[in-house]
Order: sequence, then C-alpha cells, then structure tokens
Amino acid sequence: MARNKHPEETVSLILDAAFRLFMEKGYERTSIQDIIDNLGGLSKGAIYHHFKSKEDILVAVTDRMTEESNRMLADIRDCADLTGLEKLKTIFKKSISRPVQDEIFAAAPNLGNNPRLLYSIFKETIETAAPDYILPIIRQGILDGTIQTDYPSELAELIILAANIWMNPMIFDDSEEKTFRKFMVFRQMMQGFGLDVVDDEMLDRLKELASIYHKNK
Amino acid sequence: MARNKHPEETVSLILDAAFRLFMEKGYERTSIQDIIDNLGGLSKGAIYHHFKSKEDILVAVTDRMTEESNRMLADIRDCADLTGLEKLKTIFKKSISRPVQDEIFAAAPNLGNNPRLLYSIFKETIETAAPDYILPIIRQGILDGTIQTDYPSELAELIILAANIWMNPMIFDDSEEKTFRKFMVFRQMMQGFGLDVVDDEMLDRLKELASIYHKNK
DNA sequence: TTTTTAATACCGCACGACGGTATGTATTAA
DNA sequence: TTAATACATACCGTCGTGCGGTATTAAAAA
Repeated sequence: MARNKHPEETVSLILDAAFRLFMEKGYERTSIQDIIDNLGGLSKGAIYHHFKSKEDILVAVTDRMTEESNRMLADIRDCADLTGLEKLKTIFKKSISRPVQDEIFAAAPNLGNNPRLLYSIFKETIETAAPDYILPIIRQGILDGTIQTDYPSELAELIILAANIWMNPMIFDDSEEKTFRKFMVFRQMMQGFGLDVVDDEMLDRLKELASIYHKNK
Repeated sequence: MARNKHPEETVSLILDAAFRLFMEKGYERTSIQDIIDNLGGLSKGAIYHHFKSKEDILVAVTDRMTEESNRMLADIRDCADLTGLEKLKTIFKKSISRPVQDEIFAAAPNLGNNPRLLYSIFKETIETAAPDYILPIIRQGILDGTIQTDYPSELAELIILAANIWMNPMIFDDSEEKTFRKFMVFRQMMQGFGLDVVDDEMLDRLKELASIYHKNK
C-alpha cells in the first residue's frame, strides 16, 4: 500500500480492524495476519511500525473503547454545580441512556469469552475509573455532606466494579430480565450505602435498553 | 521416563509444575516446553497423552485450586442444623481463618498479572460458586426467614463476586490496611442487604491474616 | 528555488519459538 | 496372545517479531 501522508489514519484503520476481530474471535484467536488480511494491502511491517507488539494494539483498542466513557465521567466529575451524590446519580443515569447504536454494541461483543479484553476492562476499572473519576466525586460528597463513608476509595472500587463489570452487558450476556434484576440488587446495595441513586425512571429506561440490545444480536 | 504404573501420579506431577509456573510467570508466558523442563525427563507426548491442550491443563489447575474451597462450601451448604444466614456467616468466617501455609500462598501468586488465570477464577465464581453454593444457602435463608430478598441468584452473584474477586489477596495485592478497609466496606454492603455476617472477632482475625500474607513475599 | 538530508511510512522475508500431531515403542492387565 | 495405555520422538504449520531495504515526505541548506 502506498505511503499515507496522514499516518494516524493508518493507525485508525489498524485499530478498527483489530477491534472488530478481537470482538468477533477474541484477542488470542486473532493473529496479526488476520488483522493484515482485513486491512487491504497493508503489510506486517507496517503494523509493527505503528505498534510495538500485538499487546500494544490491545492496549490501544481498550483505550479507544473507554475513551468516550471516561470523557463522560470527567465531565460529570468536573461539573461545578452538582453535589457528590447528584454526580453519582448523573453517572448512572447517563450510562443507562447512552446511545445504543455505537460501535461497541454494533460489534455484538462477547467479552465473556475474551480473557484478555475482559482483563483490560477489569484493570481499567480498578486502576483508572475508580481512583480518577469515582473517588473524587465521593470525596466531594463527603465534604458537601451528601455521602457518608469512612472508606471512600474502597467504596469507589466496589461500586464501579459492580457497575462496570457485573452489570456490563458486554461481559455478561444476560437476558433482559436478568439485567433488570441485577440493577435492582445494585440499587439495594447503593441504598445500603446511603446512596439513593436509582429512580424509577432509570429502571424503565433500563428495561428498554436491555430489550434493544437483545434484538441486535 | 519409565512408564508409571499409576498414571494419576504423572498427571499430578504435571499439574504441580504447571501450577507453579502459571503462578510465577503467568499462563501465557509459560510454554509447554517450560512445563516439560520442570518435570524431570517427561516428554511432550506424555503431556499431550494426559491433557488434550494447554488450555486443558489450565482448567485442571484451576479445578484443583478451587477444589478445597468448593468442598468447604459444599459442607456448609449441606449442613443440617444452621439457618441460611448462619451458613453465610460460617463461610466468611472459615474463608478468613483458612490455613495460610497452603500451596496457594506459598507460591506467592500474582493473578493481577495473569489474565487467563484471573479469567478462570472469575468464571468459576460466576458459573459455579454463586449458583451451586451461595444460591442454595440464600434460598434456604428465605425459607427459614433469616434472609430477605426478591432476587436470590443476583444477590448470590454480587456477594461472591465481591468476596472471591475484589477481596481476593491473590488478585489484589493490597496492603494489610487496604484489605481491612475493603472488609469494612464489604461488611457495610452486607448489612445493607440485611445480612449481619461480619463480627468483630472476624475483623481481628483478618488483620492477622493480611499481616502474615505480606510477610511471606 | 533547488538541492540535500534526515526522518518516517511501509514492504516482505526470515527466524526462532510455540502449540499441537502422527507415529512408534515399551509396558501392563486381561 | 491381545488390546489398551503410558510414554518417547520427530515433525508440522503458524505465530509474533526483528530487520534490511525502499519510497516518500518535510525540513534544512544551498
């Protein structure tokens, strides 16, 4: 393939193909050659010019996956006129009402059979989402009196673990009903922490989302 | 190596070596050749006679890891003279006071850098521990009135996920203090579900355990 | 402007290691 | 004597990766 004046387009192409293949076949069962074959004439050398290893491609793919979500989290975290508790509530509300047509759902992913990708999400959740996004919000909530806890960072971890992993439809291919039941238990857990973040409107929206997702596959 | 009249001993040797290597280097960075080299004269053919794939070895290793724990869970589950809530409490008490000198801790494992093994534990937790052990106990608790919930299987999942994954020192290499703080949040979560399963004696024992574990490495 | 230079986008082959298999052989129990 | 089985040996195809080379570009020098 001819040299591209804008190499980031090539990088993007590689990531597109890699993402799709990782989702379809899993990371381990996707070879570099598979990615090449889905790229239209690009060579192995090209890939290893832009990425230093296959693992490096996985990292880039995961980054791109969580980018949008992290941007949303950052926006809410940095919003000036919400209490800590309100921010938490906003997060769950938004994560429920996110557009369904985005590429993640379109790929009909199956992280439940994808150890490496699941591991990436898991790591991202613990090492980034919890300390960088949820924790500051909880700290604020403690200051403004809307959240009470003696262990903010552990609370942040447990909450986001439940939300990002256990309730993630990409990981658990739950039925519509099961998703709903999980959410009910999640709500009770949050209430147990004194956090009333799930209202009935959100539950309605959730049913809807689960239904759409299951029609897609 | 000469033919062994008791082939299960050979199988056990293979699993011993594989387990140690998986812990030390991770599943993916352990090659079949590595296992062979740690076996004293056993050949590749021998391994592939007893296991049909490397993946198959991983499954066997994980099974052996969770075997003891599952036996304990089964014992408690099938115990006749405890209420559901008491059984839950017994589980957490026992899992805290388990002997520290067992092989798992001796290997100073690092599941946090071991995607495949982490995935195995994760899967085992969701697909076996939750439905086969915790769920029946919760169901019993509902019947005998010591546990109240509309969503028993989801409650089982969330509880065991927090306990087996989030609070697993093999996965999270937490400091002694952090482990304790997690347990406090876990306790609060359980209380939020109306489950008072963590008493002060358990917390004391926990501090002790965390301390021993960290001296080992 | 033209020429030179240095960087870089990409090619493609070759390598060593890997997981896995086919086949052979010796030992055992029936 | 036979059939099954516990191994050994030799080999295969594929994989991730390194590397020498080439063409294209933008910046520096003329």
